[in-house]
Amino acid sequence: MTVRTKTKRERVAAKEEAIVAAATDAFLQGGLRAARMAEIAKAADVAEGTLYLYFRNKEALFAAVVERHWQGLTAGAKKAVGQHDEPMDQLESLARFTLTRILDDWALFELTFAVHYGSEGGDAPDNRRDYVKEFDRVIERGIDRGQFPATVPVRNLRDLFFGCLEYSSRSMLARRRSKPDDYEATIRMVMAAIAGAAGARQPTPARAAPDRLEAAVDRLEELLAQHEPG
Amino acid sequence: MTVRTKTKRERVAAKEEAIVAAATDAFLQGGLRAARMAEIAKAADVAEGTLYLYFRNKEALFAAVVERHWQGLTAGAKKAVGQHDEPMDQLESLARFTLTRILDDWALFELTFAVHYGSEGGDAPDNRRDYVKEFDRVIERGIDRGQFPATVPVRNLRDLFFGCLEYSSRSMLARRRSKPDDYEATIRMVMAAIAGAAGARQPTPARAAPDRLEAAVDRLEELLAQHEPG
DNA sequence: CGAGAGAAATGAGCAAGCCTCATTATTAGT
DNA sequence: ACTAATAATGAGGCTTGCTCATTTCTCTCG
Repeated sequence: MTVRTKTKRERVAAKEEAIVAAATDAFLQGGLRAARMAEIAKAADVAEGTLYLYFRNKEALFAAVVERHWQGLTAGAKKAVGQHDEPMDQLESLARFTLTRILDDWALFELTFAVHYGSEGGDAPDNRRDYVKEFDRVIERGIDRGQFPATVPVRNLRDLFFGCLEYSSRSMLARRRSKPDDYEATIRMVMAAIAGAAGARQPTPARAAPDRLEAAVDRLEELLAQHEPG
Repeated sequence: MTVRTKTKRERVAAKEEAIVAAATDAFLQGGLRAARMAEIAKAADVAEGTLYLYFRNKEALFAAVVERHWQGLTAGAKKAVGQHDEPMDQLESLARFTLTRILDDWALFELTFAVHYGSEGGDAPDNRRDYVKEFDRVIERGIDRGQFPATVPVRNLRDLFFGCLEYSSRSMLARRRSKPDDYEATIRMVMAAIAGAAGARQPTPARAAPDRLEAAVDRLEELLAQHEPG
């Protein structure tokens, strides 16, 4: 045929998309374990064997589902940050976006934690990396503008930010009531914590004797770590 | 026989313990999916069918492993808190204990996230509940002593505390370097954030070394206790 | 002490499900 | 239209969680 609606690559991409979409539905109901490859194949309208032309195994398909979800999240985060100019406004926007999306798609978010198992390869995907990078960008911009001290501990701030948001989501979903109040309280607390910690300066330890003790403890802990597994 | 070394209940409990211990080893290598019931049975020196007399299925055995781990953690947390009198000291001790244990037994801690899947029953176990309750107790005591305002948002503080600690552990393990510095920086940030958000006074510095020593001694005593009976 | 009932443990076999691969269908270039 | 290359199929193999008929152990009572 001289006239074709789609190229081969497009058709392949569309089929891959159909498979991932069907797999997403399947994994959302019961997780990695309960999902059946046969049902995914049927939902995607392909043979079971075809799944293995696109993904090495069930784990790889699962990883693709999660990765796709995080790509969407990252795009949304970029957009949320881009809607503001002031770094603190950008952070609040990012916080609201993060909290909202985790609460809305909790089941999908939770799948993230199940990715690692079974991937016998040594590579660690870490889908969150690109997402949290948005936070770093905002902070760096704040430093450039002189609004944060250059010594601000970005990594620790980032852990505080996302850790608090993720954990708060979990406990908000655990108790199913009073969402709006909790939501605002969480945002307020995260923003206050960031503001406080970003402006605070690091205290200098400056002690001699404790250092010696700590060195000794280091040795002990090292020994413990060695003897613990056996 | 008139003389018996153990009662029936004790023997049953011992066997259950052996099964859980063997299962822990198995699940630590490859997670829920890769562990084989046959190997667990062999390691526990029982027949495969016997496993199902003690646990309904693989998921239930897995849940038991995780629950046992959290019971140990909770006991340790109680002890860490009990070593101090001032609420802020108690919190720092709890923070150090939490961070240390998560970093040490990350693989075991990570299994927590895989519990939910496959448990078709509607009950949510939430092994962390008792653990985080220790935090609440400290805060409540601080309120009673008049060191925190009675309006302090306990739940949000708790989310901040544990969320930051857990997330920090994850990222500290993701990049494998510079543990001691990160460790202290994380503790400092968590305590500062809590102090700021709770409206309390900053903890007196230079307590870091004693706390670390005590945490190390705790670990030593725990290991000794474990190795003594077996 | 011995018998026997009840409890506990066993492991061969079944069923379910992931994955392979020989076979069939489709596509694209000449 | 022919053909080589590529894509798709699905029946079957193989692993593995789990069951249950059978065996082994334990404890009580005559």
